[in-house]
Amino acid sequence: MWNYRPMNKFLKEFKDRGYFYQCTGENELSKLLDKEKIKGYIGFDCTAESLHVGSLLQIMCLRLMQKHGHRPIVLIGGGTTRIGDPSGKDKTRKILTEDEIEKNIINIEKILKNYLDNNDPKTKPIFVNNYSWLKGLNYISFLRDIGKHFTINKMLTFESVKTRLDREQSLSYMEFNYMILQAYDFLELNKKENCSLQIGGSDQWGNIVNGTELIKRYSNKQVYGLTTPLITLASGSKMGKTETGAIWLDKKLLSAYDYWQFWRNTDDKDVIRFLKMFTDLGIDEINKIKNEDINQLKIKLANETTSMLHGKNESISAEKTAKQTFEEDSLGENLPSVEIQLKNKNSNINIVDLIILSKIINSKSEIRRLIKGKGIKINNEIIFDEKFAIQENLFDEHNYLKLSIGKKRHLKIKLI
RNA sequence: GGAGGGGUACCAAAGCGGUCAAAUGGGGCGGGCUGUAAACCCGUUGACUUCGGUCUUCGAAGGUUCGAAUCCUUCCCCCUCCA
Repeated sequence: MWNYRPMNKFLKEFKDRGYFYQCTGENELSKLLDKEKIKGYIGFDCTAESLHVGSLLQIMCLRLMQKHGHRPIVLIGGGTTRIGDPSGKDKTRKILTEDEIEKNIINIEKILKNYLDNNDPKTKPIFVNNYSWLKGLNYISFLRDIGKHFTINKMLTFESVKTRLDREQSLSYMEFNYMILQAYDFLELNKKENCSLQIGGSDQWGNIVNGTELIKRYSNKQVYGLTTPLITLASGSKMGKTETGAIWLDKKLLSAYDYWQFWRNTDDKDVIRFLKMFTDLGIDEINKIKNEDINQLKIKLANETTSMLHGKNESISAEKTAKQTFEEDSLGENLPSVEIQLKNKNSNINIVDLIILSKIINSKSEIRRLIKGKGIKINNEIIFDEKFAIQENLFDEHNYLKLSIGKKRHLKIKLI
């Protein structure tokens, strides 16, 4: 098989960085991208108040579009959120109130804007909310115009449907319709914005194909779909959730230092892959440095990802704090801090109560267990006694005390 | 609609009248080794505790019993086979 024309640059980089999983009509898409600057969209759910690293790959895709002169459309699923995605089987997800949804949307848009370039009018992101067209849908005309293009026969063959039916798990009519609504979103964006590409996670493949086919039938226009792989860590687990909680892309929910730490703790086997996926470093550059000291590369990964989200200064200070904390055993200046209040300075409080008061752990048994296992340190000294009394002199001149839980979690406790 | 099987801690899965806060595995957490890695090893994994114990948990509610995750009744939910 001869490749007569080189692959489009955007597509090539998309693949080189590991974003590529599947594509409809790859050659045609490549040609189209060579020929003109297009608009492509990615949908974001707004059930949560914010985005976490699980969405970072999609965000990187939007950035890559911009880098190559294409214009990203961010679709916020305000309409679908109102229905409540039923895919979480056992627990009926609570239906969010209008206010909550509005708040979520505003916050999620803010995060996305932070990642995208808003200056170049040619590639400036377009934000849309599918509620704006879904809310007014007329059932009868929707069935006639859109529904007629879908056959149940075909819909039943989709993986998402098939697995549910095979397992005889109930699949509600609402959920069954979800794919039609998403296909309709694509059609709407194609009509309104001439959007000709949808990108999504590999689990969206069926929905995306439905969209391209609907547009083909409805408007007789060729559009494309592109999916990204599901990112798993070398350990096999899904990316995004850690012991301490979700890795939010949000200053309010996760400090720059903790974000930095998340990346610093990347598995060796994931470092190069993540450098390609989640940083702006060129592929050539990454290939050049890939045999350098692994820990330096992890620091680089942490710096790049953190400055992209929190800014250069925050990243530098996170690195410095990490250095102070892990290499010098000192009190890193930007270590997350918790303020506690005591009635008077000599309240004769013990270690367990101090930690409870700081709300870092809310089970005394767990704290006792940690102490038994040598997992609690104050100012780098292991605490052996759960009745260890907190003396005033443990706090430094700024009223700070360093509390360590395990090897990785270090915090400042400030007495106020 | 008929006939069975089952709901146990974060998950999977044992237990089937007392020795059960509940085996085992996975996951999590802590420690060791290291490089803030992986692998491996050890410990731990309901809450509170004056460390003696106390309290709450085995789908839900009642009941039998000195005593129930285990037996009975009703209810809810899942699964398998047949129609």
